[in-house]
Amino acid sequence: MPELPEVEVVRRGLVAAVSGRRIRHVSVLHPRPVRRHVGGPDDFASGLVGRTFGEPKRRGKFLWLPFADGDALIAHLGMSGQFRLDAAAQPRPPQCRIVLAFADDGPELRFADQRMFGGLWVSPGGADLPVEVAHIARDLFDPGFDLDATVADIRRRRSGIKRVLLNQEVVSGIGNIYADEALWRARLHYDTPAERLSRARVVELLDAAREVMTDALAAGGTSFDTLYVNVNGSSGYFERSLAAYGREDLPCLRCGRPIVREPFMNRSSYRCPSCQRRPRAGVRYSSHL
DNA sequence: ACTATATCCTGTATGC
DNA sequence: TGCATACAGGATATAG
Repeated sequence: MPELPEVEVVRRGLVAAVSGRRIRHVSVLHPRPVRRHVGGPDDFASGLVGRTFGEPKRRGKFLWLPFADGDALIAHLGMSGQFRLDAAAQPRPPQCRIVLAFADDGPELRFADQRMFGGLWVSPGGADLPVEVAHIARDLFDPGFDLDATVADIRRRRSGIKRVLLNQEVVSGIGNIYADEALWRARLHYDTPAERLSRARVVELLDAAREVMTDALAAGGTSFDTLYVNVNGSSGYFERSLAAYGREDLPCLRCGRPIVREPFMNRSSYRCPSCQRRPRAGVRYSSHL
């Protein structure tokens, strides 16, 4: 379940692993992860040969690796995508979908993806900002992130605040885990109407999201299993720092009441039933707590 | 124009 | 032991 911190860990790994390296050969072992490549698997593979990677970029949960000619390789990890750097002699796991070998005969770059919600494809002219990524809002760590505009956008949405947080066209990089953590830190129920939040309350929430993702990044990301790993194959340590997500029946770290899990958008939401009360009709949510 | 929902996918865990 | 079901949840096409 890679979200912004996990994707950023992977990006940093790729900076060290592939920047400046020239592709010698590409193998597509499963067509699904290249489904978004316009020319199909064969064109994907042949079109990459001979190109040299620049410095990998990220917006929200999207990655792209620019080439000198102005094109870019886009990568999205989806639910279970992983990049691994391995010697060619290393056995490939069954989830390995795409392999890039390099002209320097160093370790090859492998894209593994169990559930195959993720993928790789070439974006013509996408080196600066791929058109496939342009509709994604800037994330909380983007130097160009506009706090006032984002707060205003959030407050005019007619939806519950968690739905808005998960909308990558409003603010990107936040997924189910960090949405629940930010809402817990801000003491908000996921169904609180976004339009009933004061400006200051929304700023508090975004601050909480930025802080929890900063902490997670410092810990190398969150992982519950082997589905999320960095390019070296190791997992992050942030799971132990989560206050809400995955903590059903465990005591709230503020008040001790057991955390509850509730169905939400075909997934789960975790919250403290005391600190994060269900909103009542007409109540407005301002700061000064 | 905006919001909500169905869909894709596979490995693991759980219930009967 | 086996079979069925639930669950994990990114982004997006489509329905409302």
